Amino acid sequence: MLYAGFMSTLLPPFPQPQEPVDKPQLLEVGSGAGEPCLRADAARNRARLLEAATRLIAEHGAAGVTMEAVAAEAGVGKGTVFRRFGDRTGLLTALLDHSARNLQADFLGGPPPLGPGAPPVDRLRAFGVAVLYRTAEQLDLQLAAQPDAARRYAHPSVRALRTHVTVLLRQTLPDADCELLAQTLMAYLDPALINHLTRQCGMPMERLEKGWLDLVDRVTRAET
Amino acid sequence: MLYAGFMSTLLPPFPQPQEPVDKPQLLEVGSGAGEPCLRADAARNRARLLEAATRLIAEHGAAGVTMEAVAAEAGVGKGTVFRRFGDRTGLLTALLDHSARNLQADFLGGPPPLGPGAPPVDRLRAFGVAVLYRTAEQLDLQLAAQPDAARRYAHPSVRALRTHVTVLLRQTLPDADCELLAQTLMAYLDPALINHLTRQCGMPMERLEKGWLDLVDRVTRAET
DNA sequence: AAATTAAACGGACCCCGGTCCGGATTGCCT
DNA sequence: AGGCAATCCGGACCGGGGTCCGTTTAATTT
Repeated sequence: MLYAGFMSTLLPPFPQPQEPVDKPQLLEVGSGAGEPCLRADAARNRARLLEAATRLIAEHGAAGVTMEAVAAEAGVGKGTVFRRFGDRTGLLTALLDHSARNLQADFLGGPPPLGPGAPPVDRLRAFGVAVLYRTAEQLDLQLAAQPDAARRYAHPSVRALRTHVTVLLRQTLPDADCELLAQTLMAYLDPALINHLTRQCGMPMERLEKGWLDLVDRVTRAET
Repeated sequence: MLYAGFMSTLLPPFPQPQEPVDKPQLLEVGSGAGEPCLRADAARNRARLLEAATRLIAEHGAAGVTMEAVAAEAGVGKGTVFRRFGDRTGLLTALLDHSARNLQADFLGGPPPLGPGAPPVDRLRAFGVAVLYRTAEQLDLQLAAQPDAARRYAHPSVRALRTHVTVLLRQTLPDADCELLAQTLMAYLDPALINHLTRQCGMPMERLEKGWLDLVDRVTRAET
């Protein structure tokens, strides 16, 4: 129910993929022309599939989202699911796309401290906290949507967040290897880690939050 | 060929699991009694399976290590593979166990700066570098052996390394949340990240190494 | 040595992710 | 309207991970 009911509104303005898959094109937001626009039946089926997946998650959890089940629930063939979303990860990612775009909009153009206007370090702090809680909310889905080891760090949505962190870092530490530091910071926000710490180790979110602020402090601290 | 030829020597003194799987019991090394000791046929088959897997990796890469293929190559039934190693991850982990034990022996009892005797921060630096290069050597296997998102951070071998980092950190930063900091440091050494940075981004190992040293500096730096 | 029991074996079986391709639709163009 | 090409659909098909259970075999006991 966390993700329920947002699909119904986003079909018309929610075209997407072309060749094999529809990648969540974070970053190029305002576009308006670059996208191929699906055929009518394809768009209809896409919407049905997302709704079906949402329903299945609500009923049986993320584990119940089997490609066949989604296809059946949506009343389409299995091949259609794969044509549209590429693979299971793609489908699950599409389910998260809505919230991902919101987050991105917030830190790209929203009010400070998350958005522009605040000092970079403050934005960094706010960013981490925002991601932390967003992830905790959708933990099961985020976990299930995680690609295999070889693609995890190359995944577009992760790259988008990391790029933002890199930019903020560079404004604070112009001489450091901000790409590596950004990877480190992002690693702290890995859904799998958050899952481990909260559910398997029983840490409260407040501790994770403090941990993030402390980490940002340490990483951005001037040399002694 | 990286991992070839070490199994032949470790069958007799390489007992292991009991119930469903054989977990790599890092940490409790000297034991000598705690282990159930396999039945003769089971031990023989275990050895055969590890050899078979090694052979398959050499020929077809880690992707070629299919449970059925290993079973066939070893001349046993598929069920036997699962009984012995639990799942694919377990089998692949067993293949890495040898090197994991070596590393652990080195930082628990080897010469400084990796082993005891050097200042904690120096040990930390050496530890990261050692893990970095060990991982790079076995990258394909390490990648393939990575468990799914829900178990990645709970995996015994990862825990063992992390515990060590936690201890070293605590000696340096008695008042910090060393568990979280250890997670952060370990995340930098994630095989999937190393794979991404070296193969997908084309970074040289020297840069990763510098990055580790820098990270340790920042994390362990006194407050300003 | 025979009997007993716990453990190991093996392969048939199930499920699911992913592929493929002949056939049906859609959107465009005349 | 009618025709055409591009796109999409759907379900049969494949391969691999993981499970199950009747059978076999190793260790132990008498």
